[in-house]
Amino acid sequence: MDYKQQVAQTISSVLDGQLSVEDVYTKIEVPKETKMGDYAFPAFALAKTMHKAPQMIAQELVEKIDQAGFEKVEPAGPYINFFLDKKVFGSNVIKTVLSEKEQYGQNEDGKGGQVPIDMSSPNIAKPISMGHLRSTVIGNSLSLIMNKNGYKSVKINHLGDWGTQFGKLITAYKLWGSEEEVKADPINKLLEYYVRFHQEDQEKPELDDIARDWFKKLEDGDEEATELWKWFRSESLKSFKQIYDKLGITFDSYKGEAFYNDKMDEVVSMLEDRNLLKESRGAQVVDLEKYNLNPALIKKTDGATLYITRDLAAAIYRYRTYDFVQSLYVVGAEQINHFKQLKAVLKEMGFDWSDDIHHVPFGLITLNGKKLSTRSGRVVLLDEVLDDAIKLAQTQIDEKNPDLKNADKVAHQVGVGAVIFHDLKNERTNSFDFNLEEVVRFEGETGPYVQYTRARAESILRKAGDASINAEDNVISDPQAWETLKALESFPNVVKKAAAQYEPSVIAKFALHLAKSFNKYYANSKILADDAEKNARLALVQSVSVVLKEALRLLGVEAPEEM
RNA sequence: GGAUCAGUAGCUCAGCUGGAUAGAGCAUCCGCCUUCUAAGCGGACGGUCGUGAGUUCGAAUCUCACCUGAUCCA
Repeated sequence: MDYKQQVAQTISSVLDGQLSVEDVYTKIEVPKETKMGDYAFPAFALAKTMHKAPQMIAQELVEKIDQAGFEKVEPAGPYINFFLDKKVFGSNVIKTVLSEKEQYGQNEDGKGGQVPIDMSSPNIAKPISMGHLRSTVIGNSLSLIMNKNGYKSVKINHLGDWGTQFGKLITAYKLWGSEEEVKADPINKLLEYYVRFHQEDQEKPELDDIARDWFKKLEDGDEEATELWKWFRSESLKSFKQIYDKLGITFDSYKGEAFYNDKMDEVVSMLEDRNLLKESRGAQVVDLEKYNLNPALIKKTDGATLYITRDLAAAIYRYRTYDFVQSLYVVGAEQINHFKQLKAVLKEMGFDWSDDIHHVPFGLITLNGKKLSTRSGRVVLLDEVLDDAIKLAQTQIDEKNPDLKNADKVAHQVGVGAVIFHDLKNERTNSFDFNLEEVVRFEGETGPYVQYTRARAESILRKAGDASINAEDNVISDPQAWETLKALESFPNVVKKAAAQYEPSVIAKFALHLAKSFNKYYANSKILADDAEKNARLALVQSVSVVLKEALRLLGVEAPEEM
């Protein structure tokens, strides 16, 4: 039931056709305070055509309005405030939530269309830092949100598994490495070799020549080079997977950069066929002046292809493979230009589906205001942050709920939940300076706050025993419950908004709002009191629990039953 | 130099397509566990919404200029 629509119709019907229902609908707003009603129509818009003061218009319209179906409709200065019938509204929401359960909020807007999501994409032989967390966690949440909207997501981990650095890595490994070392601690050892290479090549530039040779061999399919490359890749992947397990995130594809090695020639010839390549300073470029962009560099002077060529191949491959309705790239905001170029080149190639490609940028994580960089030693390892958070959750449990069953599991859920939620609660494009204390905070607007709220709701339901809760005709007269009921009702729209904006934070904000309103209710009302409305209150508690759990799920955060 | 994004309370951020006295969390101070988990609830303190113009009945929100910061640019 769309209550806003009901309000719009009511107003429009007394306007003698001055504004259509749609026009009214767009003007209706939600007052800041509950006491000003649930919806409000500002009469300013009519002041000009009616040649009257908006206050008077509001007054007059209210007199004409049929108040049936509303608790009340009243003028307030230049506004007409609508108060919904709380009993009907509340009873409807609870009934809907309890009958649909975790399906509540599901819609079929996506009609089953496939949506590949390029996400996480760490570099082989390098540790996963906090920077990768963003892409991983935002991508994962978007995938869940898209599915909730009827799309079919495909999570693609576009690994950084190709490039000249592998020549260096092989060189370094052969000089200083050992199989045992790598097996024991793949990422750290491989990183160590790589760093050492860069230190030593300052003194011995001949190392660069060796590295170049090795990369050439790798490109030519040399057996030893290929074996080493495969091995580095699989060892790295193993340790990446440990982190993904911790986060509870899986992928549908691990096709990385290397996968497109044999698919770039086709791209170049497609560009040639369409006469898009131009010579510029010895390189082959696609001119993008009409898009107000710098030219896209396809081939360098030495014939080597570039990043964008590979991404073109990947975009085309994904279109052919998935016939996508949207193709998302969860990649940092610093690559905005790159993706503009990518889309523009595809457009020039005549692919109208380039409009369905969306770069979903996110802000930078900095450390003391500076960009993270492995070389300068400014790294924040994701694995360590997660472990710190889990440890802290453990001590909190020891302190606050020492008898808790499955304490280890809960500590994991809470710790990891805090880190994920922290990353998702603000608008994607905001940058933030890393601060461990803040990331693993459990009080205030945090993941654990939402989890705790739901755990308390579950606790009440347990205490209520197995008295089965009736989903029908639940009238709650307690005004304290109103905010919570309204929040529950808004969830389906929140799910749509999150998908339309590619914004997990919309869900996170909703979860906080629902939790906050419920905590207020919880603090002021005795839910288990034995009276006529007990079933209704329990039904509300159960609805809150269902929706909070579902909201957390959409963020990729687990919801412990107890904590 | 060009492009993009950002500038709201001490700190971190909300503020929907412009609308009713600018909202949260953290921090600080003060209350509330013989009622269902105090990881909670309530209260106090705290802001010339970067600056200056413009559009409008009405601007934190839209336009322009400037200042500051970040990022990108064979």
